[in-house]
Amino acid sequence: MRTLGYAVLSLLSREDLSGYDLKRWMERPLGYFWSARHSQIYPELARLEEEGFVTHHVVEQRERPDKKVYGITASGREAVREWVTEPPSSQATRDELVLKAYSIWLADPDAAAALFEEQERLHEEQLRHYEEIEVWMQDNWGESPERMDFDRFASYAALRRGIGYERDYAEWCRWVAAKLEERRSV
Amino acid sequence: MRTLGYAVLSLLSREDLSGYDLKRWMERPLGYFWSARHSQIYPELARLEEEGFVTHHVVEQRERPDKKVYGITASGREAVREWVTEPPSSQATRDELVLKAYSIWLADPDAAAALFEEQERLHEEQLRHYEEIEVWMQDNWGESPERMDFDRFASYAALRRGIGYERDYAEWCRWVAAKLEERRSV
DNA sequence: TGTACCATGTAATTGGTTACATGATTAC
DNA sequence: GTAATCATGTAACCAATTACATGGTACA
Repeated sequence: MRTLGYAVLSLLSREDLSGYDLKRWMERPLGYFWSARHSQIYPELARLEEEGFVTHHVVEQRERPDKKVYGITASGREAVREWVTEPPSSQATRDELVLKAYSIWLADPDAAAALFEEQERLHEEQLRHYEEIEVWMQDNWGESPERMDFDRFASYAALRRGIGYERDYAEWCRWVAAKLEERRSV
Repeated sequence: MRTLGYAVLSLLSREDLSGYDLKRWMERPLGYFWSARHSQIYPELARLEEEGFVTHHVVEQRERPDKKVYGITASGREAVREWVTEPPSSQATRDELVLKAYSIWLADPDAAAALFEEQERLHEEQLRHYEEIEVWMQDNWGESPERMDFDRFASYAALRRGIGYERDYAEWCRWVAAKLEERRSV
């Protein structure tokens, strides 16, 4: 099974959704760690239905196009449950900015410092966005993760990874920019 | 141009290499942030040569197969130089373990904790490996990054990202595992 | 005798992005 | 009017992995 299939099943374990709804989840917030375009989602839903992991029924709407609402089957639920505690298939890391850092000696140091300052700003921005979500979760779901509902804890755990990632990434950008500045005077 | 092309040009800016040499660099250490298999590298070299960014000459070897050694051209050097300070093309984040974290409420908490403990171990291991390289660099290239040769600083900067990433990832795994344990008693 | 390494390629398949395609409603 | 959102699909293309293919040398 494709990881995208599990991403879809994971969302459908929480609630029934249309292809369009899934598309929006795959932009945000799920897209923060697993993204997909609608052109990938619609065929994936068809395949999952063929495999018996989801079913759909058409919901007719006034003043809006009709939609297909998908629900997970018992077999689908069993499939995600098995997948979720298995070790992830090791994925090759590909980070273009780190590749640029590795090649930065080819560049003009001022232009290089500017690049890392700008990237720092972008990661700080994303960090602040995640932190706002964290505050919202704490206000609405309670301060302590140990006592949150289990599905909410899961959402919070994923968010925590985003916070750590962006914080550390921004710090690295800041460090690279600072060292590039220092090198000019040494 | 493909990012893989720039990865190859970046390596060839440092020294002349054969396709096989490039393959090994793309396993480690470059593979820590940009990996490729030999089946991608050989066609890429052909394309880069067609585009005039690299040239090759055949080196005949006794007791070993002959090899094609590639060198970067002036036009290739100009191409990397331009690429290196441009902002990276935004890449969709895809982290299967975070997706599993988001879905962890579906699982048995003990099996879930075991998954995150094991992943913590793996990231700690990778961290220790990076830290050994860091010690080697400091011993051989000097303690202060500001005074390293510029190409060595670039290598060190990329390594620093690896260290930060693994340290933070391991910490997150530890946090998830701990919270899962705590939830059992609450 | 078998495994690992050197050395270079192609073919098939999968996963993902971009582009093509259509059409209604709502808000500015 | 026109842009945004709702709603669902297909086609073309690109990037990357896996598998297919060959053959010599070194070493245990």
